[in-house]
Amino acid sequence: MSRSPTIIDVARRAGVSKSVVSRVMRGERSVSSSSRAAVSAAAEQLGYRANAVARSLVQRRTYNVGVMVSDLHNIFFAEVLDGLYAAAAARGYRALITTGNRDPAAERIAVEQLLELRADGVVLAGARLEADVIAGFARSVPIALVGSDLRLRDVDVVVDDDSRGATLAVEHLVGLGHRDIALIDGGHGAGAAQRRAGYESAMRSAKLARFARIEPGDFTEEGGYEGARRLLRRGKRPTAIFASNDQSAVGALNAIEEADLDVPGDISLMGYDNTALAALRHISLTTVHQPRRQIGEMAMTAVLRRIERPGARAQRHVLAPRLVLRATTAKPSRSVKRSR
Amino acid sequence: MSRSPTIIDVARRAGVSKSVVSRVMRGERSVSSSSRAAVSAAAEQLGYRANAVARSLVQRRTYNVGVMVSDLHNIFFAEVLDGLYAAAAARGYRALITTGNRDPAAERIAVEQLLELRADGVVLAGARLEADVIAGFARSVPIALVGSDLRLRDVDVVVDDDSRGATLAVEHLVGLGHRDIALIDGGHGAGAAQRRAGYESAMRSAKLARFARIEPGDFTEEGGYEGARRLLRRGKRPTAIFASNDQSAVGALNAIEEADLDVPGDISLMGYDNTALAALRHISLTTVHQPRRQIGEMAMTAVLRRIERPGARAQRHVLAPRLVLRATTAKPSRSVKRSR
DNA sequence: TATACTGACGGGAACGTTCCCATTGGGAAC
DNA sequence: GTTCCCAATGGGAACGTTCCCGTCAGTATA
Repeated sequence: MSRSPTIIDVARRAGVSKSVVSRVMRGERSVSSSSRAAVSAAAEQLGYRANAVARSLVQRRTYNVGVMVSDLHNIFFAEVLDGLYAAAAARGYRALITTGNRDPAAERIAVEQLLELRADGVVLAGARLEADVIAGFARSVPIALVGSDLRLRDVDVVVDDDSRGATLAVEHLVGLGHRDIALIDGGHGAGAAQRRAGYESAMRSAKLARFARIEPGDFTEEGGYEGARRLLRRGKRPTAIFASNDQSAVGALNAIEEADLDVPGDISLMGYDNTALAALRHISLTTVHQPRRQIGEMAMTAVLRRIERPGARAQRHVLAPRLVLRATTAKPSRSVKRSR
Repeated sequence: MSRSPTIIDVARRAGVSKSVVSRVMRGERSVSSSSRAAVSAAAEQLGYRANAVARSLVQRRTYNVGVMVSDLHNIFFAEVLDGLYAAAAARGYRALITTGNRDPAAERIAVEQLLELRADGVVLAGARLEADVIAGFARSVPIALVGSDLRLRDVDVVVDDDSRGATLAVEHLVGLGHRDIALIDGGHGAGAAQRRAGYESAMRSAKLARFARIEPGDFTEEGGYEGARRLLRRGKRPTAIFASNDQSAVGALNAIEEADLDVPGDISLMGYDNTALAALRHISLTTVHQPRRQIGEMAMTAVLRRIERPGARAQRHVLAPRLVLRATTAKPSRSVKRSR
């Protein structure tokens, strides 16, 4: 654990100048093969490891891209991260992950730290940050947003068409014969507003505006559970619940089952995201798919593009969501129909 | 996006020397209040942000702790990360997360990069790295292991007593009357070997060694699914399956249900970790709890301790696991008993 | 033979901080 | 009034690289 060896130590040992060592380390040619061999041997013996801090200082770039994930408990982001990682590695960058635990203040600090570390770019995945805070960050570094469809100058955005996805969900339920369809909302979560808007407009289009009910939620299991409990307790029970994401749908499932009701017999239930959770046979949740890995890849690609072409304009990528039919939706039961 | 302001720009604007600016930024007293005000104002106006790269270079430390997580898809680690984060933040360090996607080669590269970034310490969560590779890393930086119980000089270890946990699981099943208890293994996963050993010795203690069956797995859902399918297809069907972690237990659940068998009616099923997955009412998996958050806190504390007291000896912390009874275990059914 | 070019190499400046040391001025103590 | 001390400040060195430029020997070209 003594002072770690520097390029100078290696140079001394190899009997060359620090310049030659630097060249060898960076894989430059225009180094004689004998020098190259001597340097490699010396580096190996000393256990030399390049100092990225010093390199970053002089190059004025780090080849790091910061990734702030709002919630590591939501497996939705795991696959987004896969995509982010893969795209970064393919272009010679590293992705460094931090999180703010769904707390805007903590998220802000996390991003601030990434900027102090001089990340060359930043991806915000599911950020709950205010638009002007993000705009502020965007003035010092290329930023890409995943999931939050904010229209900001100089900020790349990669989203699925959340409004369209919500419409698909409502249309599916309406097609089955449901009319009393409640939404468990996503609050300030990324994309929640769009999903809410899609739900509302789809309900209107189906002439079901008077049935529309929006129950507060926050994209967590706990939020879904509480939301569903309120829906079941209060007034006429809906025949279908559309939860703003899979995480909260699973919470709702818990509440429904706790109330001794059957899904989809008594209530149909839908989620959003098509996470691994939804695919579990035991849950088998009807949901809306978004291409998570691809979203991650596109976001990283967008940031890298603007890192390497500083003038380039930010872009907005909107991906098409897709309905995934599973076992939690069915025609409304007769008994409930009759009760109207 | 022009060159970001430095301490010198701020100094010039505030009409003081760079030393004073540095002092203000680091919150040193022994700066007159007028200078302090001038510097703060200038920094604010210029949008100055401290350059952690330059600071790290001169201080020869980064206040970064690298965290390499083997699998971000396994929510087990999400709560470990909560603990790691909290403990780091409380002591003025940042945690930077990377992953190797359960691939030893990728994990190695990920850690190597953390060392190039000159992380002051590294936490390996669920690492699948070879012991000598880890030992090599430990020669340049304090390392703590989460989940992998490797006895290495100068490496902190935080684990639950996996062998004991597995024993608890087997004893529970035996207590219910099971004898034909199969294990779905965790392969090279962290803690898998200990859980396997606990299973084997508990089976022996219960005089059930001849029933012991170890089916390969890898801590993933897919692995659990495949393992259970093989168990159900081949020979006498076990009356209980103990999966090495919740993730694979859920996969096994899928396979069992696909085979039109009832849990726990036809087969009892246990997991390990007590993740949020297991707690889902719809799954309600009997499992073994480990205090994830606390594990994360302890691991971070251990690394920080050795960062700040370079000579200190590494420690090994073993936490007690605890049985969590839920709905997937019951007495073996009569029909199966009779078939013996 | 003189000139130009090329490959290999070395040395110094720069990156943006922190840290150490020297300097200054004013007030307290005598 | 002198001495001493301390708070406040400034300047330079250092951290470990990369990058640029200059040098030098050897070879090709005229």
